[in-house]
Amino acid sequence: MFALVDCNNFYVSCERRFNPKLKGRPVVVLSNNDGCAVSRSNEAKALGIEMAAPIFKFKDIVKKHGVVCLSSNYALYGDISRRIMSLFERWTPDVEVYSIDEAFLRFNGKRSESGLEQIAKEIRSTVLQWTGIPVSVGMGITKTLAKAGSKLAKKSESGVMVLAPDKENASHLESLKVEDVWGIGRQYARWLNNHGIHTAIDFRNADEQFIRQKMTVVGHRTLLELRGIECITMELNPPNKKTLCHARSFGRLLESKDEVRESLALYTELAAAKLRGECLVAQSVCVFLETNPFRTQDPQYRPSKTVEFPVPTNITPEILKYALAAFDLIFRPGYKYKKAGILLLELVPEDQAQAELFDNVNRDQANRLMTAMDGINKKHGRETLGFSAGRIRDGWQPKFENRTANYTTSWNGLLVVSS
DNA sequence: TCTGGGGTCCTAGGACCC
DNA sequence: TCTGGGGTCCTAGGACCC
Repeated sequence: MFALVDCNNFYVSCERRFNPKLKGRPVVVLSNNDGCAVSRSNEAKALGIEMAAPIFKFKDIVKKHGVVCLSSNYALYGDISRRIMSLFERWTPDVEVYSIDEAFLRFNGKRSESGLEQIAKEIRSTVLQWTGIPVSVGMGITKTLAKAGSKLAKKSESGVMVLAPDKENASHLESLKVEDVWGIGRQYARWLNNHGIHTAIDFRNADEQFIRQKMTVVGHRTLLELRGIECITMELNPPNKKTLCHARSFGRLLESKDEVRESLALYTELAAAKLRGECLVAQSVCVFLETNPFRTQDPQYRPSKTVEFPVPTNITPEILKYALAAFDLIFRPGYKYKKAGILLLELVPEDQAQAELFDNVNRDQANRLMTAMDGINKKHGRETLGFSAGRIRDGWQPKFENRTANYTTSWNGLLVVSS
């Protein structure tokens, strides 16, 4: 039996945990650069603010109803997430952290429906009491059914939904729209609707070959999982990443080469630090720039350039050298740039990297320097010590106009309680 | 005025190998 | 006139997830 535990309106719930005045009010948390609504309280959903919608489109509603718009605070959400995830081992050792606000749990052995429901309720009440975050719990004999259960749980009074192992569950699956099935996105949902498939039960009963032809083996698996045939297994040891990306929109449109170059240098530094944090090295790097596609009156340019490293590396100055060389090749004046980014590609574990006979970089020395830098930045904040290429000017940073404090990860952010 | 960021997987088709 | 069979690797594009 699988359970899927999903935090309700996670980012908003984290903010409310530290600011009780937000309870009962419409609240949204915005994406980077204060662009889109990525988490909404139930009150904000009720006002019609859509998921991932640019918030300026709702400025009238925001004003009229006093919607609280907060910048995202990933240091806070990441820390709360870790605390929640660490609780699940109380119920089972088989835990897969699926995203910042979701985890799969697996329960072996036979249990009755009421026994399962008891566990689900216990998980819910414990997480709420110990962390202050409300969660929904869905259960089923496959991951896809557990996911379906959690969708249905959100609408239920108890916040839990068990799709019993020995039952058809047809009535439950009938009330789930096909686009709410895990693995079915907008494109497939539209196509399925056109073929008369509207609910999870329609999809479950559809012809396997017909589905496979259009939706490939992936869609076929989803169908079988809804029928209770396990095709998607638990990932108890998360596989290493294959790519790593750091990209940001700018706080304003940039035209000067120096400014775009500086942003890219900083993103490169941060990406390299992430890479070292995961004990990986990259074999190549891709640099890309973007103009603003929504400004159709402006000329558009979206170049990218990939270069191979002579030796797999995670050393910042070495990566910077190649990334900035790639940048110099693709940058063209005369455009208004909105975004820049770097992808580190073909990642492999540090200790499995292929060495190069004619390597002329002193890697021991460079690695010691990186370890020292990472240590200092870990202790005093991630931008304490860095390379000058990314830190000369300041005017291009993304907007975070209404960001709350790092209540749980920084002494300066500690909540002050006054009488 | 204002539109996020980070990932994965699958397939088809072409190049190339023996 | 008749023109094999089996395989790998790479890339672009499209779908999905949060």
